[in-house]
Amino acid sequence: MSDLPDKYDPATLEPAVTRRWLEQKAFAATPDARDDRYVVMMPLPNVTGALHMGHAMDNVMQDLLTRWHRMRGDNTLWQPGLDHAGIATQAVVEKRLKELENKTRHDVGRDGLVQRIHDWAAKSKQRIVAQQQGMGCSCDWDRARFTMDDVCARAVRHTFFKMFRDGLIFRGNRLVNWDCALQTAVADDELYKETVAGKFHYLRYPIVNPPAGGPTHVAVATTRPETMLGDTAVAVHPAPRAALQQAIDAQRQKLAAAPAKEQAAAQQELERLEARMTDVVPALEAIAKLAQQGGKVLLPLMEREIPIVADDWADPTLGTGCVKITPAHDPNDYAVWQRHPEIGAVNMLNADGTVSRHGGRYQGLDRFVARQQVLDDLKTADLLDRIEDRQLEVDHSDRSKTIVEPYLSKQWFVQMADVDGGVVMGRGTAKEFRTAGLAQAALDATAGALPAFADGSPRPTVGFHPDPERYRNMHDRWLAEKRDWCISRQLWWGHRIPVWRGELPAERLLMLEPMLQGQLDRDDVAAWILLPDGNRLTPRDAFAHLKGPHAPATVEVQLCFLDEKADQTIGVMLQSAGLELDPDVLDTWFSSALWPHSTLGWPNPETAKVGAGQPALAGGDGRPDALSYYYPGSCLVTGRDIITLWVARMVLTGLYNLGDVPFTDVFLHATILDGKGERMSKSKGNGIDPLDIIERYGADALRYVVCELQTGTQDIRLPVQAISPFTAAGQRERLVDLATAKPGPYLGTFVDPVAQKPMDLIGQYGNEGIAAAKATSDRFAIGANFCNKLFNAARFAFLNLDGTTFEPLDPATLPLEDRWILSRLARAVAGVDAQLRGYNPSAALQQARDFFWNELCDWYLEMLKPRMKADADAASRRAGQQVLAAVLDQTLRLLHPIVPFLTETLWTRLNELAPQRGVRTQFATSALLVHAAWPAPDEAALADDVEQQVATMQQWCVAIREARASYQVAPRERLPARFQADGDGAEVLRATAPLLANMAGLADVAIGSDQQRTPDAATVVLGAQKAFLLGVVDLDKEREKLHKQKEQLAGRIRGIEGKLGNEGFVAKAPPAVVERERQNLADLKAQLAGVEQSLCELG
RNA sequence: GGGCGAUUAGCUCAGUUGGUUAGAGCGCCUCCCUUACAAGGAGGAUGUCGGGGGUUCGAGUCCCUCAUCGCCCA
Repeated sequence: MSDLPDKYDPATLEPAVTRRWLEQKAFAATPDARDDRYVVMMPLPNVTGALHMGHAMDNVMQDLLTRWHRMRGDNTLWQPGLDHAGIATQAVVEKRLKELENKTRHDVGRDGLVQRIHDWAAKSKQRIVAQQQGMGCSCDWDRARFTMDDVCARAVRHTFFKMFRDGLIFRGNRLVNWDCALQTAVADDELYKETVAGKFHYLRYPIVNPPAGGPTHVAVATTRPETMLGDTAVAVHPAPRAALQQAIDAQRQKLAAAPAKEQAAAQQELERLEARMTDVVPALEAIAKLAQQGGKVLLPLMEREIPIVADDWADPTLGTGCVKITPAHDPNDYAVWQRHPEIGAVNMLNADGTVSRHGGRYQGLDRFVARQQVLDDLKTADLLDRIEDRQLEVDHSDRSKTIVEPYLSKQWFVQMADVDGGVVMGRGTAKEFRTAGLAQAALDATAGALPAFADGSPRPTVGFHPDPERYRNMHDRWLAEKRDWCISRQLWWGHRIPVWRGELPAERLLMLEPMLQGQLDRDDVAAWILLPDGNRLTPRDAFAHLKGPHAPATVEVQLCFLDEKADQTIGVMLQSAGLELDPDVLDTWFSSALWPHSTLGWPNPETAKVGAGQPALAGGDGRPDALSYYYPGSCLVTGRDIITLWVARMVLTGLYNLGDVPFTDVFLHATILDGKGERMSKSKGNGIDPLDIIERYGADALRYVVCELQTGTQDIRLPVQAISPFTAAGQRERLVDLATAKPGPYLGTFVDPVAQKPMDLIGQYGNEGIAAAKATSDRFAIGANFCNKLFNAARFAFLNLDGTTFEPLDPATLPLEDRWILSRLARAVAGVDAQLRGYNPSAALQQARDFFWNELCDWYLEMLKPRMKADADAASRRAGQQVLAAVLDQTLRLLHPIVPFLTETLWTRLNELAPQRGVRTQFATSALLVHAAWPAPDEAALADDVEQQVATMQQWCVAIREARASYQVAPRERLPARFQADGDGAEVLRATAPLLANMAGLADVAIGSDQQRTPDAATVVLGAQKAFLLGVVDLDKEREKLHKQKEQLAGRIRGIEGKLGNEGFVAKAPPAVVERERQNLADLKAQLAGVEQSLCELG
């Protein structure tokens, strides 16, 4: 016999269950003959740090779906794993290196740094897996993958090679966000904006050979004056007068439409624009004319002549009307360069943020030092007009917290736009098809526009939940831009870009031709030759071109091997030929985009090198391999923010590599916010560790509340408190609300307002001497209360289930309360299932909870108690036991995906006490609840009439309890009751009288149309019927109560009469609605008459 | 600047295609330690559905507008 303690104690119960699950490998997934399968690919957490409540939401939602489907009998795989998270992890480890050892990455070298990151990742991985297992995640842990492991690395290599060979990957000169501290490009999503106090500097550039009587200078404004060193043009609007006039007309319209309080501002703006017509436009027109004639200005300090160009980017309504153009350091200027390629671009910065050799005498100065120097020199030259203070929104790097610079650099890209001749997707597979381009393929996947399979069956599509249109729009809008995907990062941590490249003299390459000829047809080598004009040729075409009349002197060679080993074996030779392996690594998203198929062993599960103790991905013994069985998967569960970054990329790489989507459903759950309404995140330091919550409330409580929070698309505020570490021993613990607490000295620290000392909420500042504090939120008490209730209800059942047997029972022969609970159970089962299908965990939980608490506990168990007494009828007791065991069985199954630990524990005990369970037929059981079958609603148990009778009984009960409470009748006192009722009402009362007497504390129940009030009785009115509770004397109170009822009824009657008196309502509302109102009116009038009569009788 | 979304009880949130008296949990008030559960039970109070217009017989729900807040994109 298993022990069940007297009290619910998750801290001892949950670890024991975890141990059982893990020891028995309860979550293992193995390909088999089942056609129904369910595959969830975990959105792989970063190894950077620990999980917070946002991850808890993500993991619990996945586990909910996974356990539900597993119980439904699907072959279910939840694939766990971790992401190496290139920049984030390297930044953390570099920071620690600096803090703890005062070293930079260059001190320890590339291999040394990578080793340290591996060590960090291993620790991080342990912590994350402990968190996930603590939450009860039912992943197949043996299959865990890491984006840097052999299996994933091979998939990355293969994908890169294929894309490179197909010409979809190219190296280009692009403007990127440059982190000068980490010396790498950072993605847009790794930036945050901060408002800083900046300045607007107005500079003057002298015009070369100014026309007589015309302007002598072009004035421009800038916030970053040092970038002028890289100016390659100044721009003016081609038609400044017309453009300004257009703006003035628009402003006039705005003024006419403006509400009163905005009139003044709009008028002022109009006047400002009109003034520019005379103050600014003449000069701009002269400059625009110069631009047409090929005019130039002399770039000060650099003494370089640069052209004046006409371009719309220069806005005559703003500033000086002219702008300096620095293509290498500003995105808008970059765009101008694309429209005027002749102006060129000058990169005036080095990777570390100092001025480059293109910055003349400023070379080597830090950009901020150079800024001041440039300003001083311009002032000396009298070319600095004025300086204005200005608040500026400046991009900062999330990783280094420094200002990022737009920076022109060579980066690798995946071409997302359409390709001439299209792209072959799933090349070499049975699902191969052709599409216009990678982005288009992903768009087609959500639109259902992918071509059918070869056998004519439709190719699966990708749909979003729970708001399909909205989320699909987000996905599609981003993809529709088809912007090239920058995949290179100047880091050491990550998958190194497997391309050998170098500049070679054309002659040298031609000399190598005989040797290379033999290699050109190999399908495991891909090469491109880049000409100085940017054209990209295959080696074959290049050789032809280089022998021709227009052969360039040098070319760039790019070479990629499919097999990683070739880098070693052929590397030395390539190096001697002048090629180098590209030092950059791939964007982390490149490897995570492959996650749904790389984990399963793509490109070849038969040869996938899995780790020790891991199940093979290969097939065997008649079993299919993991990839063919589990791909494509089922559902991706993630947050909204990742739709564009990840979902879209997984879809397109899945289509590209396998010709099929990675999943058909995307479930987007809510974002967890803190008490201030800010998104919980590691980088904000406001994330709380789920283990803190589990320690205090238990994992089931955490899961329960997280499910309850997931209602739809609404993000959730979760006010969080810190448990103050400055509570003296013996004192009651003190909670500090983090929404109002002042932030401490470091990210993730807060000041305890009582102790006035900082506390560390993320457990990272032990070295700095800051006391660690655990987080809590009383919100989770709700879950703990629920579990306590479930525990105790089960305990009550267990106290009465000893000796339970099974025999087929016809529900129709059972007592009313049994028939009622079985009918309600059938509805609850159907309801929970429907809500889960609709991706509404909160509603599913609500239905399960309402059934369990409000029906099973509040009514059925109480109604059953008399039958469980020792002196009760044996047959009735036996039937009651059987029904109770069956209902508990189904309830545990129903609640298992939400609160798996407790239900699993109770299941063991139920198996011992009542191994055979069921009503009409016996249920199949299993040793572990994880593997038990999901309940199916028992249609035959549905009994509307029974439910109706019990509902009426409950109404009586509530009304009588209300009267008892208002007369302060002692709970134990049983009141004699007379029911004045006839017809159906009397019949229902007679059928339910014993139950009612039990539940409402009545004695000597009499029912009949002739029952009369006695002078000492309180009256309870229900519809047209009345109950008199004898021995309750307080006539004043009675009158007061009846008056109140009368007022209420009269009010409602007035409302309905008003409605029915409205001709429009009667004429236009649907007849059913009108009829319902008429019926209501009649009922209410009958009740009112009864109340009035009672009042009369009281005198 | 563009797009998407939100605003309902003290708090956190539900509220299906417009249709009885707008709900839940927590908190609050009264009573009860009735041997499953005080982490509980019984009963109760609490709303100008952000403001203003409109459509409709009827609006928390649809439309317009204003305010505040959030997210995404430039």
